[in-house]
Amino acid sequence: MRLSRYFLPVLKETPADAQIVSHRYMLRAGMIKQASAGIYSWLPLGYKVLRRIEQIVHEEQVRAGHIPLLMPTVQSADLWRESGRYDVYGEEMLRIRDRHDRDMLYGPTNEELITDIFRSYVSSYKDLPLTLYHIQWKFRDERRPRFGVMRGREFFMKDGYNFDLTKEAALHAYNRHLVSYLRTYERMGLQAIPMRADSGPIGGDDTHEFLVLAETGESEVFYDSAITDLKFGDREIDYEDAAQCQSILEEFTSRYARTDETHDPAVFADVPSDRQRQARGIEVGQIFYFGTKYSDAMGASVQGPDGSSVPVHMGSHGIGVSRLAGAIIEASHDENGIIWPEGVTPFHAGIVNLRQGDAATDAACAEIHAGLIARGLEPLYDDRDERAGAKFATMDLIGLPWRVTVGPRGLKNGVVELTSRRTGDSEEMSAAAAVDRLAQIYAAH
RNA sequence: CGGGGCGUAGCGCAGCCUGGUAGCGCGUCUGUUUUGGGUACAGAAGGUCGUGAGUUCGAAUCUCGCCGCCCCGACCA
Repeated sequence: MRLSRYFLPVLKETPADAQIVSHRYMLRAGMIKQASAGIYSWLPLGYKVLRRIEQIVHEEQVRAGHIPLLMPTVQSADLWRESGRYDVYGEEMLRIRDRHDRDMLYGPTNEELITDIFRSYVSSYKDLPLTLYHIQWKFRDERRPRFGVMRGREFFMKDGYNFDLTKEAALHAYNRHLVSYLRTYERMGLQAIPMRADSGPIGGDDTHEFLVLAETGESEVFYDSAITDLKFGDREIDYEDAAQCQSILEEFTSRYARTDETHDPAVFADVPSDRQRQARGIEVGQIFYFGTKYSDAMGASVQGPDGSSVPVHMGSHGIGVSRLAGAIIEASHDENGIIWPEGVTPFHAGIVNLRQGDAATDAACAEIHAGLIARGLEPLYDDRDERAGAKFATMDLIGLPWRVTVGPRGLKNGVVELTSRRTGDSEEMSAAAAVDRLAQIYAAH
């Protein structure tokens, strides 16, 4: 993509309404525009990031054997009356009336719809286990939206629901989700720590929240620093293997890690004092096992092998996709702008032409641009007639992890510069070598 | 929902107290400048001062209503 043909409305000055760094950078980098309180348009750059995050979530869910579908944003109130939540949910639910005076709502969550789908079509234990999920916009009419996309009213979220015959099978689904989430966050360059959480109104004993450590996080967290040494890495997982999933859960949850809701100072005191950490975190996901709580209430049951009707064991599992865009920035930025992890970067590399209009640099940039595209990468070529400083500043702000700098001085020696946004380290090499190097780097992601 | 604050050019702001029909910086546009980390000079465009009513000879400025937005708190992916 040539920057001169792209739509990238970067701002030089910081909008006054933005308080936290991710919000400021998302606005300044032209990723989002606020439409109204807690509701945002995703401009081209932000939309690309959102799609990359969504794609990683999809890939890891499918890898874990979970099945995608798509439920609507606007739902009929009838199902919610059946579950009893229409009256209970309160003002956070956006209620709408259609032209026929039917009560509708913009879904804040999808238990009712998914349960209706399940009970309509599934009646045999032979159809279990089943985990269905979707990634869809939700609306919760927050009293006070803030922090940009981190606490919007409209937000994009993956929510999944497992249906199992037994508690053991449902706990395997729980573990499977935990493992898949660990993989998901790592691919986005994040360390998200599973922490024992409060189940709140959903109920059930088993629930973990995944928190990304960040100074601006809304939750206070307490943990054993040893947990931050754990890496999921590229280990092979058989998601059907209950014992393997269980052992990974134990590996990642045996150290002390809790939010202020479940923090127990007495237990925390057993952590060696030099490893006790108190920090802040951003919640980017949560998994629940809640047994037959909802299946009992909503009549979601199957026939077991002996012909009897058995309520299914369920759990629900969420990842805040739009929130992650902000959380990643909170966890990865510097004073000049965003630093995208390779896994979610909107463009794989920036190409900076230091002398637009110079035949040699124009040709070299075009060669690198075409070379990267041929390798399946998406470069952003800054071909504007601008000063070098302005080009570098834009690249730093939008945070592409790699930059190829092309200028007549380097070209005299046959080299361009490949620079890491994260470290600032530059290396001189031929244009062809830069293309090869970038292809290698991204082959690993 | 309780408390506080704001709304003036695309963005950031001044002007309001002490009414006299708008100004600064950045950005944008046109030239010149050919530039290795936000260059310089010259010129230009761009505003029903959130909105409605009231007071007044006259309202961005004073009064009231409404709308919108932000911050702190309590609640949530």
